[in-house]
Amino acid sequence: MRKARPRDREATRQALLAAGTELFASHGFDGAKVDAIASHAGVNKALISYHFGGKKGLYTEILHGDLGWAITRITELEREAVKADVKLARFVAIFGELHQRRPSLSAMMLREAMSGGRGLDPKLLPDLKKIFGAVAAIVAQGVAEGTFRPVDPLFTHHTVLGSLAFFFAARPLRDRMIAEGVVAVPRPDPAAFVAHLQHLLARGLAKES
Amino acid sequence: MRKARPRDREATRQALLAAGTELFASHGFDGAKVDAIASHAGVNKALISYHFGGKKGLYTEILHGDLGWAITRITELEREAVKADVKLARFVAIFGELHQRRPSLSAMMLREAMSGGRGLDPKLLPDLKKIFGAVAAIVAQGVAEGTFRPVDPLFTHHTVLGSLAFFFAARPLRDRMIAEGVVAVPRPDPAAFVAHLQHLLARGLAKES
DNA sequence: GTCTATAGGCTGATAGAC
DNA sequence: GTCTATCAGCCTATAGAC
Repeated sequence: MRKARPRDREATRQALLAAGTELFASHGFDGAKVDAIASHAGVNKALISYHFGGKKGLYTEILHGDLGWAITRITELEREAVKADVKLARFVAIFGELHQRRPSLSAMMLREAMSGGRGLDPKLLPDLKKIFGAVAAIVAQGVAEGTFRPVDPLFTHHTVLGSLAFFFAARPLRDRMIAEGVVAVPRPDPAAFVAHLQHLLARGLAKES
Repeated sequence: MRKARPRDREATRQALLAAGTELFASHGFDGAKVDAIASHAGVNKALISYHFGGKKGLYTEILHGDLGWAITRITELEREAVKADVKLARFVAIFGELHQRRPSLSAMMLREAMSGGRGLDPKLLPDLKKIFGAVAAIVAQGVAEGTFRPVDPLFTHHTVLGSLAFFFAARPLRDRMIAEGVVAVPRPDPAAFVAHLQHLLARGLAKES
């Protein structure tokens, strides 16, 4: 816990963003209490209002910031002139990387999906559309160039994002069940899962020969 | 809303279970308020304590009841003497059916997975183990009999359950985005998604020829 | 069995000192 | 910038009437 010296505006903000990300992911918006976020960040709870205008402001700022990185990478990917199967593998890798940088984002986004995006800043809807659009474009390209069989873009989107989000979001329960010996497997390597999904998609979507 | 006639213990319980299932799924445990659950069920909120011993009791009862059906079906499936690819397709179909009967169960289970199962009755952990064990057994059988290439059971479990849970749990946001014209696709058919996933897995896991 | 009324605890936000 | 002290509102649970 940081000491209460009156210094360093940015360090306080970052500590609150980090604590908020973790607690919103594991407890949900209502389940994460401001007292817990503040003490987890090692700062006073009044600073949440001071820096972010309240609990909801902190929540929105976290989501807003984290999605930007993914959108940028996906936009770059869309412009590259490579086959659809390569693009889809890269797409999977980007989300794997994203969750390595922001391990709790999957859970926060899943919670939003389940609640119909009730807590979502309206400005974030276009971002979600962009992510689906990217998958749809890759699928369309693959079908057109003969790389993929004619699969449904929405279903493919759900398969890809669902597998990734579930793998990363379910980590708390998975770790617990492994630690308690409920399932006898080693803790899985995220990079290996990304490779697994890439392989599965490459073979599963390939045009029938 | 039901009228307040002093009758029918079972109808009250069912109304509360249904309302609780829906609101816990969309708002989470902390986000679902007992006032909202009661008025959604058309009964007085005091009846939650009377019938289930409180909010948490209602929550546990819902999870406890809904998982039983799936476990029964999966146990039956495990005993059948069919090839692994057929078993896996049946497994996917069972969960598709489950979510048709209990559309909100995916979301509730996903929320539990994200929070490390903090709100889970300890008696439910063996049920989750059984679900993973079923996938692992099917994969092992497939690899042994040469139906599948040597894939990781845990990864396969995450791909299958993640895709299914995401498709069903993300319905609120998906429906909203479709209704608002953010994405221009028709509302997807659950049965078609199940078929999509079955096909993807059959091709994606098949032994290299 | 169900309702009304209320108690008691917790939560998020802020005024004001430093 | 940060902290302490405090408040008003909301939430769950329950006692007691019907």
